[in-house]
Amino acid sequence: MGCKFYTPHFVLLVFDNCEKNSRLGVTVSRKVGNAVQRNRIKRIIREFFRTNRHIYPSARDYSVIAKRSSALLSSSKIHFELSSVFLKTAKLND
RNA sequence: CAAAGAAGGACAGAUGAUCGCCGCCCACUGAAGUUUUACGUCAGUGGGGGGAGGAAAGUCCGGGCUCCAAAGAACAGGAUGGUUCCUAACGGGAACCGGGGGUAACCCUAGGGAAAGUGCCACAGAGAGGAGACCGUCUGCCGAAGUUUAGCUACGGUGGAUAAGGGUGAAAGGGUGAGGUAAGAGCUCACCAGUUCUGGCGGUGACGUCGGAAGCUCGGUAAACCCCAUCCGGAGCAAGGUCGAAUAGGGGAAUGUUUGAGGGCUGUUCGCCCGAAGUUCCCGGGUCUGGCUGCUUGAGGCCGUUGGCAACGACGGCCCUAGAUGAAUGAUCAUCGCCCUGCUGAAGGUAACUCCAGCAGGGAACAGAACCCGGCUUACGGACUUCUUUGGCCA
RNA sequence: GGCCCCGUAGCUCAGCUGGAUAGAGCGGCACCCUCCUAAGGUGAUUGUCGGAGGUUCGAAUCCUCCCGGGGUCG
Repeated sequence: MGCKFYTPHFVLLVFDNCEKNSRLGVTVSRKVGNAVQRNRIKRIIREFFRTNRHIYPSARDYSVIAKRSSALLSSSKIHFELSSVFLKTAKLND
């Protein structure tokens, strides 16, 4: 079963899967903001997932849910928050 | 110089580096397939080229396109509402007319009919629609007082006349003046406003203007019902077409076989069409929110000439400019550019002030195509050009 | 993407069509009752009627445009 991790602006769900690679799911609901803000957050999360493959274990499914307050964050803050929580998942599963 | 008004077009930072996203085209490699020197499909690598907006938004209107039969009629329902024009069409736009606002430039205007009919006009007020006598004004009679005597003045009661004045109200049934009267009144007259009918002139027209006659005056509300004129068939790309995959031939109900069940997705009716034996509905089960297509060349854009006051049209040339679908344009850094504020320096001017250079700090919005167009509305950044009005200062 | 619906007191709703007092229940407040609480009784309070503009003498109500929330589709 999956584990749940919380940060001030995001929720991360982690599951094991039977694929070779990790997969990412992103949920940004309409409460977060308008379409421009939602697309921006999704792009930044995808870029973090792509550029930081070395810090988290593979063969898992990750699902990131953005909370309502995340629309005002800068991209560096999103990277900082996500890297801290992804490193936590790696430690926990070791 | 300040404040303000109008119109207009263009923009929505640029370049480079690194890492990335989505289609298209070309080349190479590999895989499986077939009717095997070939074809397309899939995967990978490399290269080339393209990749959101003025509002893409709200979904408020109008169209194209698709299906409903080939889209027909009547009623219902809905929308619009000065005139002429523009347009594929519009509830959009342009010009003009009438009304209202502003010192002005200019702005606003759902602006047909209240004399076809019905309804409503709370509270207040006497009376809210062919009305009305509360106070008041005038007057007849009775009572009784004063002065003085057939009279006059004031008071009370009762009956009548009266829409001048007060008062109520958003609104009280034309306004001003004169005559008239017991007091008054369109009762009469003059002027003004308005109504109905009508004539001349100007305008395509809304209407304007100059007259005549009648009758004395007719309230408001139609974004109340309604009447009149014009327009509207319904649904929407989750339309529609096509290729599969999967599941099942299940249970229940209704109705019917030529005098025809049922269907053709709008509210009703008519009409029309399909339909020669099964059809329809409900329950249950299953499967991919399946692939392809529709899907981007269109009432397209730019430039020039030309008609028109303008909206817009005509002609000629050039160009092809996103097609995603759990939904593509991003992140970081550097440099330059733009705007604002402050300081310093220089120039011009009598002055208010303008302009240039440098430094520091800050700012750069609203917002993401989803079949495609034309509008409207809303959100929003700072610039630019032209014209105009008012006020101040200097000469 | 298309099509619909709803915003009224702290909460749930009526009033809107047909215009002139903004109301009902629950809640909260004060008082009474009780030794105290609950229950019960009495009283007062609570509203930019989602926002703006318009029509009208007058708008929660009629018209237009926005804002917010919700539903539905093969």
